[in-house]
Amino acid sequence: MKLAEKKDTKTHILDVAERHFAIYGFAGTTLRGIIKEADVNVAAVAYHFGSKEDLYSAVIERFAKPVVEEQLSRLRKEIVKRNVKLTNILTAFYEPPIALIKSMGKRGATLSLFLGRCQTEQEPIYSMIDKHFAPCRDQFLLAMRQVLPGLSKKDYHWNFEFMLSLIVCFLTRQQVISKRYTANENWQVDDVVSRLVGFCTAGMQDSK
Amino acid sequence: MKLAEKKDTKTHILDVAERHFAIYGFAGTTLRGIIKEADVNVAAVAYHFGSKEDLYSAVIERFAKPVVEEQLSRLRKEIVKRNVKLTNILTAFYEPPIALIKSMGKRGATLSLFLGRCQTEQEPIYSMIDKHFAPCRDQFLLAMRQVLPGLSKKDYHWNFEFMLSLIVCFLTRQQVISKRYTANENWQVDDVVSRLVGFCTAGMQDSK
DNA sequence: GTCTATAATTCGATAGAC
DNA sequence: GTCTATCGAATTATAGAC
Repeated sequence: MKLAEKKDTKTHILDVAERHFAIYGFAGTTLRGIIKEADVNVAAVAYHFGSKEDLYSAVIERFAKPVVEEQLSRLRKEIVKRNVKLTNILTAFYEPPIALIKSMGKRGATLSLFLGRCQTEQEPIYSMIDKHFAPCRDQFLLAMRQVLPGLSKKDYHWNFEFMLSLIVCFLTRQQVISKRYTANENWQVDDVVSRLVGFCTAGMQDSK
Repeated sequence: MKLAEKKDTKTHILDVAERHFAIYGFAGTTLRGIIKEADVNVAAVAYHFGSKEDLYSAVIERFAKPVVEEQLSRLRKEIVKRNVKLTNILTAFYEPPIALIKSMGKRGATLSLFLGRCQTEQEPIYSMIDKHFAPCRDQFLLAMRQVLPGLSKKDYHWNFEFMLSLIVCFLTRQQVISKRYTANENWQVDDVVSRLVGFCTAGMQDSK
């Protein structure tokens, strides 16, 4: 907020809350910490969002909605093709969140941490998170079964879990790794996506 | 604690604290919650451990020490061989924590969650955790470079991060997945290790 | 070693003026 | 919509008796 001031208060609180929840988790975040940094009154949070849980819900929804919609859109375009390929399905899954995060600059880095945090939140926060991602996840799980015949049900699910863990790994470790070995934080969407898709495709198809 | 009562108070507190830190994280864990479940006095924690951070430090040390020692011992036996293989190095890394967790039954399940939690803790807890795992991690990183010639420095590190994320994924998701598709929580160490090693070996060697 | 009692903070939430 | 003021609860940590 330098010039062009006047992002409305509600959005401003949302931005600060997003970063706090990402860094400290739900339990470790305090409303006082948020309002102090956002330089708003404590009652403003209650007025615009309600409780601390309601605020978290608003944060997760703003993040998850565009990602999930883009993933499903991309998936639909793939599964109508005659020869559906694992590589394309993986790309449809990996690219939307990575591209979104890349396009958002500093806020993208915050969202990366946030997604990592989502993996270890407990009830009732976990259900709140899962509600936003589960339908999309199930669609991809279904699609993957079509391109990976011959695997047991158990194998499907473990491969799928590994696929999920890889993107979480990238998003949460990206800043550390990039900075450690390239002296800056630059990375390209295509590089990252192909790295993830490559590792995952090989792991799913060529293991044993 | 049924018969054979009298685990000493210090160990008892440690056991309960381990589970609380695993489930709720450092910030989400309260000393009151621990002492209530352990049925000890609040002053007992201060007497035996000191502060909340000191208690966490005791928990992480008890868990990490035997795992890291076994991993390094296994690694040393591998790297003196004439033909070091990636598969063997990965097995040396994956098997000790998985075998330990399997052998510990219910407490092993708790330790799995705990390791997942470690991935998202913040300072000063993160440094406390990293201090215990970093030396071992660096040894494996070094060994892997010998068996993966031709990869860039950046590729090494990303592959290594993926390798780490896979075991964290397994440990934290194991209960959910196993229960969902086998109606029980049984799993065999060899099965899991070969699954992880297979996926990771393929991802590292056959990608692109 | 174990306990009670409590100090000193900090938290989430809300009432009510403007 | 925004603010001040504050309540009630929960937290870590400690002092001191036994």
